[in-house]
Amino acid sequence: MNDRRREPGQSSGQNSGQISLADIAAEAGVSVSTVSRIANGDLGRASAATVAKVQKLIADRGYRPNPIGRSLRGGDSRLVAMLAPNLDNPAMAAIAASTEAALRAAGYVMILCDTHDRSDLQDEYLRAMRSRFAEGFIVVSAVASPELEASLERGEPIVFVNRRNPYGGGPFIGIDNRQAGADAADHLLTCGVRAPAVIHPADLSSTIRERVEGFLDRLRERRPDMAVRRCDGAGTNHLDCGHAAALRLAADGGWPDGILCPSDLMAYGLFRAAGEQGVRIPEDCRPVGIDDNDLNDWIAPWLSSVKIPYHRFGDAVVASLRDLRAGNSVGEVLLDHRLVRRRSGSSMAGDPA
Amino acid sequence: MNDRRREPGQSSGQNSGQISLADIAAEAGVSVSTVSRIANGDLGRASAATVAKVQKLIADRGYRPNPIGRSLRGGDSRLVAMLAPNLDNPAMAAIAASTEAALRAAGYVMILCDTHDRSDLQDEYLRAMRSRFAEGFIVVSAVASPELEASLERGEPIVFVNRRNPYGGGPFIGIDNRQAGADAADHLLTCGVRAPAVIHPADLSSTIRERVEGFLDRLRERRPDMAVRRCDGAGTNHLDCGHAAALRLAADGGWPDGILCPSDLMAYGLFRAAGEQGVRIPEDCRPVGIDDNDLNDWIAPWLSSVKIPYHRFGDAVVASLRDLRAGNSVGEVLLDHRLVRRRSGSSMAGDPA
DNA sequence: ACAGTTTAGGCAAACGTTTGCCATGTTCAA
DNA sequence: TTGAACATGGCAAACGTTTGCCTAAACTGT
Repeated sequence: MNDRRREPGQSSGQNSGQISLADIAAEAGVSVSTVSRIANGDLGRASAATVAKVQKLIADRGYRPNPIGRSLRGGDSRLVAMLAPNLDNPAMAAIAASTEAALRAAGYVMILCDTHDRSDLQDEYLRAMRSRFAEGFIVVSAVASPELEASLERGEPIVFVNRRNPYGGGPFIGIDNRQAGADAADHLLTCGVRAPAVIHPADLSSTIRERVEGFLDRLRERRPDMAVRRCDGAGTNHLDCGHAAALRLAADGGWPDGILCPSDLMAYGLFRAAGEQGVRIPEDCRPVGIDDNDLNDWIAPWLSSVKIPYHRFGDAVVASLRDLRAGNSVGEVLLDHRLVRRRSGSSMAGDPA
Repeated sequence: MNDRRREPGQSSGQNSGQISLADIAAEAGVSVSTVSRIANGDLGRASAATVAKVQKLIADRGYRPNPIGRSLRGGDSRLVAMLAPNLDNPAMAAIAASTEAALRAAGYVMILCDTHDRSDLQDEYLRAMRSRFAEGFIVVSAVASPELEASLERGEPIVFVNRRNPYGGGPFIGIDNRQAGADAADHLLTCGVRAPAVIHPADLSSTIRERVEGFLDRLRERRPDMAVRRCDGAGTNHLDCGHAAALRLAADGGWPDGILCPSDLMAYGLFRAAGEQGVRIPEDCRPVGIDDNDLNDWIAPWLSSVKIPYHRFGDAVVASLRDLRAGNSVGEVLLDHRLVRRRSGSSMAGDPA
């Protein structure tokens, strides 16, 4: 017997209690290779007796392959990194939760990184995750950054969510944002809105731009003579930004009777501004959001919003990632959205319908 | 020169583009050990010329130590696992976001695992993370589970957040829940509430129990003759549960004029129930929550709530984790809370104060 | 001049895994 | 009887890192 083998059971010090291949091998009196092969289901390389013995030992001792050793060897790490701009945003939390569940079901572990929408942090995480052998990246609301460009050039598997690849191409999970904007426009017209408006952040992401354009185009198409006011707002987040934009809009021509908020958070910002000025929502000013956070059903009965099925994003992301790693060319996946109408006034007298 | 050395620049195949110690060593014409030592700041072991040459190469080629190799060696992995019950809960998202930022600042990477409050998933993640050499665990709202018990017995570094260690002891980050409940009681009394009530989930966690007890004790202490109604509600989440409990309460004696909702989500559930029944919040029924989600400032001006400083949890967690790993005994950290009063009625006419 | 010390740096083992290749021993067909 | 084919399983390299120990050469003090 090889005298360098450890005694069974007493494992290697700092590795607190984990059973290794060597432990099993020593106890079974076979080599590490044999155990490795059996553990990986290659049963043809050992006698039935050996296979049975080793399998029993694996089960008894609760051996589980160490993913670190595996990754180092160059195999798979079962690690996927998700880069999200901001966990505080309920929409991001919903995407993260659904993706985590889908990845787990597929046998992966998700590492979540909060990039705060900063390209330097995005770069730092891309580097850190690459050297941890992440098998894939899920980038939510990507921003352009040198490391992202480098990753794309190397052909690393990256799935873009919510915002398209700033360098073009690549798999994308999202919705038809132009159509969502158009649906919002239809909704406002149906509600009899005469003087609609739209607010948006000062620096437009592609996502927001598409929503706004879809909205404006549809209005122009259906009501060529209708004037649509447009206003942007400063602020690091959509809440502040919606608030600021609404105040500017009000100061600069009064409140519109209907308004597109291209994200629910902006609608929340507008809601606060309206409260500050005694404007009733939705009676005086009817907002329509895009996102439809789950919380709306509970505490924002005044907000109609285009529901984005964030809870279904996870499966789509994992499917794209799998295709990508299999070498198939993967395109865009646009999931269905639909407008959710809510009609309760601020009076809080719930609409029983 | 050692003929097994790789040529500089052409790295090892599947390891897509990562620079390794061997690459730097080959290019510098020194051994891997020397580069490793210099990279780790051990400058006394090489001549000034060598140090300079290697350092320049490290900077030029952008070498970054591979954490996988490092962990395998038994060193530190810089990986910390956070197990959270439910990312959809804004409070959890806030904890996750702040912890992530604090860990990042301390040079760690956080792996986020969503346990859905299930002990089997909690166990699965504990196992998976242990074998990935996670250096520590942050368990938010822990539930009892075999693997958790095993981890505690092995003395692994675990910090409990929001809910105490079900097996007792251990570092804990949270607030003084009894005091928070008492503060909520004081608030309702100050507002002139005559017939208060409290709702809570059917199965009480320690956290919720303490809040409810603190509330009831304080009411008993200040108004020994006041009857306080109490009602629980079913539901997998606090939204449903608050909704169900409020409806039961209303059916079983009418709406109270003040009510403790031991989490903001329960208050949201109550709000919806009130809307369905035409009850005005807070005029007819004044709720007080605990959590004070950030969104309250924007869309729940009717909810006074005890603010839990989730945004400061991250630093406390990281400090505890560090102490724990340093071998110091670490106790509870109770952060300050304070009640945030909001007075706007459902009329939405904002309170300018 | 010689022993002792310092300086500079290489060797090799170890962490846990996977896998190509080699080495036995057995069976089978011509 | 002699190959060939097959069954069984071990050896060793490789992944990237860290570190205890070793070896030279150069330098120091006497």
